[in-house]
Amino acid sequence: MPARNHNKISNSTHHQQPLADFKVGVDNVIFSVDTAQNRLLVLLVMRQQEPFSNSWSLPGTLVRQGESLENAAYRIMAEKIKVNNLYLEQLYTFGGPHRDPREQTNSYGVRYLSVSYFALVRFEEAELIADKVAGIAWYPVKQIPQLAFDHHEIITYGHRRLKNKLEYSPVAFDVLPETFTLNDLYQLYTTVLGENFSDYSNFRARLLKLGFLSDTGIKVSRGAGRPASLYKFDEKAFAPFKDKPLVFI
Amino acid sequence: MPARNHNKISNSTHHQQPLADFKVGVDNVIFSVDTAQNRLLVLLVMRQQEPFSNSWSLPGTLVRQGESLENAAYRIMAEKIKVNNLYLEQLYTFGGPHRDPREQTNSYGVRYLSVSYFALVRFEEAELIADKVAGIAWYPVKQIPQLAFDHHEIITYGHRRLKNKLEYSPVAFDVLPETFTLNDLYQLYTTVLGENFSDYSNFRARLLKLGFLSDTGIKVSRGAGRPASLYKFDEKAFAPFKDKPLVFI
DNA sequence: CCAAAAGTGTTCTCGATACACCCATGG
DNA sequence: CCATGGGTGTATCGAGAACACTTTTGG
Repeated sequence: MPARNHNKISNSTHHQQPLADFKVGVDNVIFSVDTAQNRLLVLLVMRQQEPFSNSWSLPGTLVRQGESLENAAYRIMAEKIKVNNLYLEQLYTFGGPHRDPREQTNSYGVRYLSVSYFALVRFEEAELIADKVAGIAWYPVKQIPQLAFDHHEIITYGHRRLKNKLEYSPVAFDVLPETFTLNDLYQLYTTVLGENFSDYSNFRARLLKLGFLSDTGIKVSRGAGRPASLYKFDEKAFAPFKDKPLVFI
Repeated sequence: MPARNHNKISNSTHHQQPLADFKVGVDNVIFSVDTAQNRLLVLLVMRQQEPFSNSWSLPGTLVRQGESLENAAYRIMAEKIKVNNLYLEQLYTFGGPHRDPREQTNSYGVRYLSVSYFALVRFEEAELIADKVAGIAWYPVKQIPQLAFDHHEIITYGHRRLKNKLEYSPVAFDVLPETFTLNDLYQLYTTVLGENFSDYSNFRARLLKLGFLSDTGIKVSRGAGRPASLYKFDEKAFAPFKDKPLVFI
């Protein structure tokens, strides 16, 4: 979406075109990680209305009077899913004309603009809210079906952002249980970033050296093998790293 | 285009608030670097209308019928400034209710939302378009006056983005002359990132090793001292670095 | 000749990578 | 006792920081 070297900018000092009227939609790219199956998932809903009725799409809504963009994004979450922890941030705004088929029917009418948000939730605790008619499901990012509008593009954009966030900020801890093993953390990273982002023992060493993971001393056994220590994310110890780039990976 | 898919499950349960109607504004944070004086500059314009008449503000406009967000951003550029090269990308969308005083006068009326764009232009070639009444000027980022709306916040956000862009991508070359000395490049970096981001000789060594700067062989003298080589940015040689993070700094 | 700017080289440290190896548990 | 997963240690390589040094110009 960046534009490089646009050499010609057409000057338009001619008389004023009328302003466009907008409805503003918010669409959420909601990710979760199924660590058991090592899959990165996106939440999709089945549209019940035109346009694109019976297509899968991102959960979205139109912004209401008195409602902020962010609140609209939270409202979507609340309507689709029950979670205790989540990470949410704005992604990008898509707003060219004629991207919504509804605009063509009444060509001088209202425009539709979409502000997309990106969210990360904990898969194990996320409870989908299925009403009687509407379909709602987690889809592996590798197997996204045809989507309404340009939602595929939005997911691609969101996925890129998720990878960056994971590498540069401690979002992972917003989405892990209070205590977790280093392997849980490692699985999360490999699932999102791909198999070959780092060796486990190096990952482990790097993170422990940083000093914001505290060992609770509690051990958990998962089948065979040596029991693993449960760790906690220590917010205070992390403080010095805030705003500093490149903490992870 | 995006989707206002309101799947309203909530339709039956909650009573539906009316949707908000929006005008959509685009505001540009336009940066340039005055290498002669080592200053990072932002373009500001004096507002001629209410609200915030006679306040400095970011150059902006309202989106017209049939116009894309990006085109609106380019139109602002064209109205305020003449340049041959620029870098432009979307920044963030600010859209809380009541961020624009116009909303309060007619409280159930239209909302104002701002999609901000971030631009970088070449200071030496940028020609400001001053119409008879409107004030327009470059301000050093260190000396921004009181601004209309939440424009100060937008600039802060844009400045952060600019720093990241410089570090991780070759925006600098969009804004340097076709050929430039390594010192020109270095000055640009120090001005934006701060004095202590790197030693000159290390900066130089790192960049040359990457191999996408080609020496034209031409030398330029600037007063006393050994003449400097003019370099070119070699787009083809840069290709392998595309999408790879962390190329610079 | 000398100051100033451009450009080169050297040393040191630290982090990333790739492993090999030890430890504790369940079956 | 051995397979399995958890955890520790070590050798190597290269990138980055600091800084001394050389080269080429103008005055």
